[in-house]
Amino acid sequence: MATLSEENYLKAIFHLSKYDKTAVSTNAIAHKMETKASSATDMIKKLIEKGLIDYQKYKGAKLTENGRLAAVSVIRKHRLWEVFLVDKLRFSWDEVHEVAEQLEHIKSKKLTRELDAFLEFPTEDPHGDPIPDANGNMPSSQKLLLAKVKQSQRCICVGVKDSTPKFLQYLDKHKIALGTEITVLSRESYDESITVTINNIQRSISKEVAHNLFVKIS
Amino acid sequence: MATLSEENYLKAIFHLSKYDKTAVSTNAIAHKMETKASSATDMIKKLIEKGLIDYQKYKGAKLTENGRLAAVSVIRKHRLWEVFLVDKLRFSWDEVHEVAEQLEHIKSKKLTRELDAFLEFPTEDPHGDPIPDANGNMPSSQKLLLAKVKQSQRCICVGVKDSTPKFLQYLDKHKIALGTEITVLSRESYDESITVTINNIQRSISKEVAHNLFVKIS
DNA sequence: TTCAATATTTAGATAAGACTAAAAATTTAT
DNA sequence: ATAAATTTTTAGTCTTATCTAAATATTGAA
Repeated sequence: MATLSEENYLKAIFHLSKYDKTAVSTNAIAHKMETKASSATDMIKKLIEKGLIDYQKYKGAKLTENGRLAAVSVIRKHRLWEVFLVDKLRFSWDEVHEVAEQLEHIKSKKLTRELDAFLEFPTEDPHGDPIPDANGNMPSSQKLLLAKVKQSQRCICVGVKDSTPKFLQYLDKHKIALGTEITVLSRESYDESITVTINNIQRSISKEVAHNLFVKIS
Repeated sequence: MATLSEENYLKAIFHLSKYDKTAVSTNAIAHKMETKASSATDMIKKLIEKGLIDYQKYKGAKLTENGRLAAVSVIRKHRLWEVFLVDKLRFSWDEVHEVAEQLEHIKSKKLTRELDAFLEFPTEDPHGDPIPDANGNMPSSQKLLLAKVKQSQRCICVGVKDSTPKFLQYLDKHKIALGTEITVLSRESYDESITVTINNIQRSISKEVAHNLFVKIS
């Protein structure tokens, strides 16, 4: 059974490797974990020892099947707890992360199973990210950047890529919130801006904004 | 802020000191924590350092007000989570302890507050033990041994003192379960047995059984 | 291709929490 | 009151997860 710290490293490697395709470097892991490369090296050794990653010196780490399952299990719990916090308790989508980071490490098969049932088997967390099933299968994400949405498609705002106060204030000012419905009318190739309808009002959205807003096709 | 291990020691001291009245010895703490006396000594030093206990060599430890608040906060969370597991998920009263031992250490004021509200401010956990309020006030327990119940009083089974399989099997065989209503009809001074009504059937309960069954007056 | 920049690993320390074995202090019993 | 038993503490070691500083390996640019 993986320790708390091992679980966090596995999760980091999973996220960095973009669903398992690429090997991730010691430095990238250290950076993601907000720690030093030497600490990452130490942990890499432990994870190899436990058969959770494959590693080639200077070539990077890849999760083994067991490592992937362990990582996905933690991510499953994290996202289920986020749903619980938003749907059942009165948390808003930007308050859940820190608490879910703690709850994701609770070890109880029954708890995860019953929580899933209690929440009526959700498939997405409050940020629009998919919730892996109990067998470790990760549904493909429905989430994409507003910049990628095709003409005349309707979508719903599910999150931000840039979470700086400046951007959040911009969104607030223009009445774009989590759950806001956006319809893409046309795209301007000159400046990559797009024309959209938000709350029945037609507006132009800049390239910068469109590349930092996550939506889900509805 | 107390570490996970410190929180567990504080909880142990709180329970051993019977709601704060008596000083508890190094050995008693070590025994409760299932560890060695030397480890308890080490931890006692840390808790003194943090102002969470008062300690006199060879005289034992007592929680300070801050220590008591920290202990009660953990107990509050433990019992709220137990209610959640039984009332909202499908846990039975004997399955909740292990998971609650993990959940009690989650640090989030908002989570505790919202969980309490979601559960509609319960005052007792599934074992009939009182849930301290957010200010650290512990309601006095409603729970007592069946042996202490007065004649003609009605009560509800809320737990066991002896949790060995033998006793649990006895209860099962005689259809006494958590929530079963028991009315005390009379007491026999000769063998300290009592006559009760359970499920409308009159039965005799031995001294041994009456001293190992917790009930709540209803 | 060779050297500088960068990435990675090693070596040695630290802190928390636990352990064993042994020393010291306190109680208890005679 | 003193010896024996018990309790508590100390000293030194271990593991996990971290760190800094130094050493080593790889990559990329001239």
